[in-house]
Amino acid sequence: MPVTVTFKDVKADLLDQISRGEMAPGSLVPNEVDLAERYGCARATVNRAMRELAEEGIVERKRKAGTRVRMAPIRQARFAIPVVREEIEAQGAVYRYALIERSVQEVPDWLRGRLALTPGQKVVRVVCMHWADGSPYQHEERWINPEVVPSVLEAEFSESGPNEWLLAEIPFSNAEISLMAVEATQEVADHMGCLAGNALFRTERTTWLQGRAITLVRLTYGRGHRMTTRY
Amino acid sequence: MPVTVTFKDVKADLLDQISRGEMAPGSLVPNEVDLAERYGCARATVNRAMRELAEEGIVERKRKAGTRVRMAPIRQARFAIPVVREEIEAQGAVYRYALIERSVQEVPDWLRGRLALTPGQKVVRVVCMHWADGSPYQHEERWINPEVVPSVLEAEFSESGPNEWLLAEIPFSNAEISLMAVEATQEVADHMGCLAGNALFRTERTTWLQGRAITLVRLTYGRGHRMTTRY
DNA sequence: TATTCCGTTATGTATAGGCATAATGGCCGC
DNA sequence: GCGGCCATTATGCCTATACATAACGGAATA
Repeated sequence: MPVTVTFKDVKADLLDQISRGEMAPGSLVPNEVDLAERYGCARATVNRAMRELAEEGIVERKRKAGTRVRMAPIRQARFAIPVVREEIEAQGAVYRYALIERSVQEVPDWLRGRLALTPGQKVVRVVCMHWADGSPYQHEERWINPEVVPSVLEAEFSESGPNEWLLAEIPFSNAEISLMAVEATQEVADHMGCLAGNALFRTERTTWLQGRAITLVRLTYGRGHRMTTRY
Repeated sequence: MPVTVTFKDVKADLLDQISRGEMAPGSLVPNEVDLAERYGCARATVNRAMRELAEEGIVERKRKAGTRVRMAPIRQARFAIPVVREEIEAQGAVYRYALIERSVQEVPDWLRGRLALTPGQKVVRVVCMHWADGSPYQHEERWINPEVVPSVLEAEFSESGPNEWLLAEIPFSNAEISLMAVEATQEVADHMGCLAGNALFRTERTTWLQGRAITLVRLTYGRGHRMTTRY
């Protein structure tokens, strides 16, 4: 028994009770004051433990109603969204980058709706590749809104990708991410070293800065790629 | 100006400063005592605000070194992992379930490694389908370890899926989730109403209860399915 | 009977004070 | 100049107390 009971102790003990079925799903957890007394700690300590459990979706809290163990614990997974270079170098592989295309064009209709742009507005389109140890790792297709990031019109992207460039330019942003499976187009297949029609994993991300669209990017991974996490 | 400054006020103000570039990436955030004085609140209030920002990957905290704005904010996305029935009914669609196969067999070699089982051990295999408004939504292929959940040998899964059954049986568990793209096999294609070779989105989940493998499941979604989240 | 009002209760959060802990940077001895 | 030790400092956390807020349920009223 520790000298002072920390919120981690309380959290671990409650989690233990839940996971071994001593507190059944749907049942009411004792209130904070009682628990604090039982554990010999302050209410704030119990509060923090329970707040974290609630955040993780294990219990459900309502004022006055109290805290109960969730019937079906909300299962949620957190996935890290790293910069490609770091993702590759973390695997101990050598990173290589190459620009395929960079152009300034009128925003296509399908994109205009997605980014809430005005018709005829110019956007910068960048297509590039990322390799790990010489094999194709990720194909990147990106559109950037120069109204929000004017300096993009000067950026060449010949030496490093728009991802790293944007990170330095835009301190913080909101995003919507979609994960999906796509069939490789002939063009993507050529770059990725697979066949047209092969199933590839893709993430599509739209990024906003204070309500204004910055960029939409499609990151298509090599065949067999998995995105993994634990919880 | 609110009468009392809450941790949400502090958090919002700091986030605002970061997002409008007033605090550059890599720069040092004033220490808790100073900030508390500036905001006219207690140190604990600033602490909670900064702790949450750190959890969200916006800032980085180290004892003695202080708090700094992350160079590249750790971008992470949280995805909810709902039960299929709820996922479908939340869309206002009618849920339908059907069992395709249920058998007890010796654990195949590839699975044995994944679940850390002993050679020759029996596992329950279940294959089933989930429909939304009559169209194929998800194909489920699952293996369950009866050593951890003996009652699975009596479960028929003819009326409802093993997902819901397991949720009621196992209060809480750990899991490893992988997301990927696969080419539909002829069998899956037949059930999903697509062509063999079509790119399908799949999640694969291994679930553990206190270090013992419970189940491995492959959930394959209909063509064009997207998993989406915001942050 | 129906509806509004209010007390009770559990969580949510702020405050002031204090001790714990990790890490840095300078001091000291060699 | 170099290596190891220690004071300093910023975060991490706990305690005790207080007030805020949401929500349920019963009492009072129309």
